[in-house]
Amino acid sequence: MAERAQYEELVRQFSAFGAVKRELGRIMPAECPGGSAAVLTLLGRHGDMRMSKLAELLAVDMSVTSRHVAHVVARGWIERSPDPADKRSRILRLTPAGHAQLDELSRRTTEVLAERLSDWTDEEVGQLTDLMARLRESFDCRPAARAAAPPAFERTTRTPAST
Amino acid sequence: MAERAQYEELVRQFSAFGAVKRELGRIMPAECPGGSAAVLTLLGRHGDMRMSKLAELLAVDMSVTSRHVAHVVARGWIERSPDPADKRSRILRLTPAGHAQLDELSRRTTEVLAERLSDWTDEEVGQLTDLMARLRESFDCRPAARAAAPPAFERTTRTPAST
DNA sequence: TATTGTTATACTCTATAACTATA
DNA sequence: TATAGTTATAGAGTATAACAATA
Repeated sequence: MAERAQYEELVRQFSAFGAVKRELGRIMPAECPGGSAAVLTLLGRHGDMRMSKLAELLAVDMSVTSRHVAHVVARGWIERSPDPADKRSRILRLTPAGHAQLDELSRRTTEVLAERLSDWTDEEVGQLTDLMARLRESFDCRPAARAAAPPAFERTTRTPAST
Repeated sequence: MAERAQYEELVRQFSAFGAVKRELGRIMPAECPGGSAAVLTLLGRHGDMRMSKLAELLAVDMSVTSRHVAHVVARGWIERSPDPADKRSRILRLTPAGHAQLDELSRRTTEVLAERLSDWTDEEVGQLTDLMARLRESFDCRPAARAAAPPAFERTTRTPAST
């Protein structure tokens, strides 16, 4: 249990973190803003999935997910096939062009990070990664998709039905 | 020097971090969005300053700073006085109402963090804070405002003059 | 009646460019 | 001519609400 001053300092770092993300965003391909990059990354990492699953992984509302996906589909990086098991759903899958784009994203971010973090040790990079992952879990933004033990209460990834 | 997979994982955490910030933002007072909170926090921490200085600390363009400041001034939380030394400049200062608002912000964020991070040790909170601060420095989003050694080249906090 | 996904609308944050008033 | 700050405009991200199609 930390003290108030410590929390305030942490919040200050949260607030200022946007600058890092923007800096990283500047080197991304023009047609591929952050939202699209996140979609490609998660599909590459977790394989084909439905919209609802992607929304959960992105930790944003499904309406937002729908927009990002539409943008990515329009550029031919993923395809939406109907789900034979449930005609309301659509399965998302990376196309070859999507894989290529994903490689390019990875190449660029790796290049930038290798340069900017050249004086960081492996262990420090790992520490930051772990702490940020744990932070997300502590905030319960997403149940961390742990295989076992489904969450006691459903996390909402969409606007609740109003009726 | 880390490896590609490590960097990719780190970038994934960067991308997902937005969810934490949004979660924290939800408990803020309605009239005080993130931009306003940042302005108040920096003024409280560093004391009275000019627009350009604030823009540097926020690590955003001065046009953005101007908007945030206007919002905060409109709510009576800070005042803009002319700078006697340079009539182009304006000095920003927290009003009593601004101090009160700042206290409220601090109270709320501390409360939320104390709850969410209840199983974090002091040391872990400090580690995350330090690593995020170092990350910012490594990205050179801002020269970290270290007293000595002014940066060799001026960091731009505004749109360059087009002429 | 409930769920999956889409679209319309609105709000926040940001950057670029043009403009003003001073230096 | 250069700098401090403002404003207008545009783009990205997000949430809420209403809607269509299917369970």
